[in-house]
Amino acid sequence: MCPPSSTGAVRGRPRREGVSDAVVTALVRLVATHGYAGTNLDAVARTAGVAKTTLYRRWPSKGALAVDALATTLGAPPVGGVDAADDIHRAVDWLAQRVRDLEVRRLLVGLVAEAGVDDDVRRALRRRLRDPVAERLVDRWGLEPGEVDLAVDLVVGTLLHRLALNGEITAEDAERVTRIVTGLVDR
Amino acid sequence: MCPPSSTGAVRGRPRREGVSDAVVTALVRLVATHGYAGTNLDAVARTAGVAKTTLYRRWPSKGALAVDALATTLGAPPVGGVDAADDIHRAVDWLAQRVRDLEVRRLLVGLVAEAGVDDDVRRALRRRLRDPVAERLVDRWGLEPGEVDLAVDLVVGTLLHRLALNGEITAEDAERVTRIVTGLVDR
Amino acid sequence: MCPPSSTGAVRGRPRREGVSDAVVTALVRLVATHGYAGTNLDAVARTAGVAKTTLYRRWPSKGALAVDALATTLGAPPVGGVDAADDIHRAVDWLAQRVRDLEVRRLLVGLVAEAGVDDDVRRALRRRLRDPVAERLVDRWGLEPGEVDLAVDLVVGTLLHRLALNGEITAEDAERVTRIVTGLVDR
Amino acid sequence: MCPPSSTGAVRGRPRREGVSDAVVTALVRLVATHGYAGTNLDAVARTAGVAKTTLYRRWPSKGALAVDALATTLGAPPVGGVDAADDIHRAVDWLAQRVRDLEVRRLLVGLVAEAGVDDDVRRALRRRLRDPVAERLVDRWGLEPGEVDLAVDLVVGTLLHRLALNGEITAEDAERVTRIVTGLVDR
DNA sequence: TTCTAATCGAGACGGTACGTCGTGTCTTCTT
DNA sequence: AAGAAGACACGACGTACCGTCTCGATTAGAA
Repeated sequence: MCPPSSTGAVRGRPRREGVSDAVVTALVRLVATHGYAGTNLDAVARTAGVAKTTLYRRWPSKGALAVDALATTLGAPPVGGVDAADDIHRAVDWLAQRVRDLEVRRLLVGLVAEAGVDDDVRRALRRRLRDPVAERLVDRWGLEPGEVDLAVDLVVGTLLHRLALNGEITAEDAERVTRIVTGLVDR
Repeated sequence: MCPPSSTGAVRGRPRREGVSDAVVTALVRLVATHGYAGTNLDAVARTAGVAKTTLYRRWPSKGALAVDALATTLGAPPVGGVDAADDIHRAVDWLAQRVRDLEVRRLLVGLVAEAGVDDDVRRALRRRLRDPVAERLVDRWGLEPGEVDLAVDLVVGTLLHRLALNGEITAEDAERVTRIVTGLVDR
Repeated sequence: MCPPSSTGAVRGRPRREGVSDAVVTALVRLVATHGYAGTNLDAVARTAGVAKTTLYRRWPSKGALAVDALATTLGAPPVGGVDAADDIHRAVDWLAQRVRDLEVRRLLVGLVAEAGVDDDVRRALRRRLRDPVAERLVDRWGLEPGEVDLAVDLVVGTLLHRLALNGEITAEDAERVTRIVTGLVDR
Repeated sequence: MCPPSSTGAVRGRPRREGVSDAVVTALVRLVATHGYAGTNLDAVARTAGVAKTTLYRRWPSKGALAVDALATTLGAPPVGGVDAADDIHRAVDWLAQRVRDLEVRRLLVGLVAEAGVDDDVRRALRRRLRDPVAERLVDRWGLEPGEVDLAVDLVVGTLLHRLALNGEITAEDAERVTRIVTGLVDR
């Protein structure tokens, strides 16, 4: 979560502990309150009790920091389904649940938007969000990569778009999406 | 498409004709070139040969103007399917096709992002994009509104998210999504 | 005070009576409240219950209107001194008194400033303010024009500058200026 | 002349040297060319090779910057007269001379106008222009403060008003004003 | 009575400046 | 090195005001 120093060197003053956590926490809270675009890094630094310099030393941009924060807040997907269908079910449920958290929601919507503009954010988002889930399904259950990719996009995209246009998402919606995706991938 | 004057009566100097069209055209072109975030209203006004004040007189914000522009560029969904499945097929194909247009893509991605920040944009986007398609399927074929809503969000959301994360969308993707949605709605 | 129609013609709809008065009154009041620069013609028109078009049909610019308003508010200098010294005394007293009126003060300060930028205003101000007083002293008492001009500028300039820097002017100040000018012009 | 940083301590990046000078120089030149009202801060910043934000970080408004610029351009009044009359003579001559400089003239006229609107400008103008001259005459020659204040206003006000209404000022005018003021203050 | 011309209300329009905000970089001193 | 503090460049934002314009609707005297 906390990005390593650019040089692996142990020379010089070590990074103060807890700083990255404080920054991520501050950003998550501010984004939940004012939205992604409405959150500026000066405020994040001030809230975290840290100088802006420190912030830019650890992350290259607002987007990179936010991706990090999203990954932290989102947590890891569940593991240990008994078969592919079960795994998919768990993953979709977990995602639908997490997305109903305001913090996750605001971050995710803001970042997907940013991904449309900033290529770095797009790559980071893909690597940190889609790939972990997809790789697991491919490696463990031998599902076809193309299908899985589409399935993930279908889940995330649908839920997100629903949020963007409705501002809300119901348990029933999540259930439906689960069914669709299970049917799609699991033959 | 062109926003109406505040008063319905024809008092005062009438709005110059063609101005709204010129502005929308300019915005669409600039967004296609520089992206949504990279397009500023000064440039839009200059390109349209119009003063910035005029622009702000007709639309309250960049987002509202862009929603208008998107609706114009997107055009109307196809009509005249022989049954519900056919209608859905046509609608999804049309949407997938339109979304592959750079202009539509850039506008749509930018606006969905904006919808996460600006409630007015969210409402406008919903009213101008989802409702027309959904209403048709509900009114004409008697489909269940909740199902249709989800279906539309699934199509748009999936395609959009795919665009955001991949930067591309293939004909095969569109075909798959069509199949899923047809199966979903058409019992 | 009320400017005549551009053409002397009697054809067409006659100007509505009382309009110019209402406009001048509105401007004087607004300038007294918000200062010259802080007063905009839209507000003047609205306050006077008149369209901006009407206003610009009667006066060519904000400055011209304000000069008119100043002349109206200022009124005519006193006449009928028994000798030159008496005339001067009366004129200075009158001016000092009028300048202590907030309305006159704000207008005058604003207009002298405008005169530094706008040549039309400068000429108008000169013709409407200085020339009447000066001509009288020259024509009636045979004073030397150059001296009188300087004397008028000295009175107005001193009082105005004092106002500009102090925001106030005392009766004693006026008395002193009177003495200086009387001694200056009356040999 | 150059406004101090907000904190007295030397924390953070120090202000770039020469920036304030460059800005003042740019403003003086532009005001001399286009007048006070015709000079905009974008152009000042561009001419000085500086960002507009930097400019607003150092001065709170156009007026404050202009007061600074005026003080710099005006320079210090002459010192070292053999008696009060001599000092006054020198001061008036100096002022009349400086005022004939286009740069000083334009700035002064514009600022006195601004003083009528902006109280901060009024106070600054008073402190930076009148007080230095007045204090010297009071402290050194024991002249009565009230008299001196009026005398200064008389000189500046008369010359300025003359400029505003005539657009010019002659050597003879300056000589006359000198005589009046000398007689006024020097008993 | 019809024609003609000026006036009024309402508001759109072009142009220009304003002051503010946010990102990411840079510079200095301190730890 | 890392951190705190804050200056800086750049670029966009939305607003305000001036003076011009274009309408439809009046309102008179002239034909």
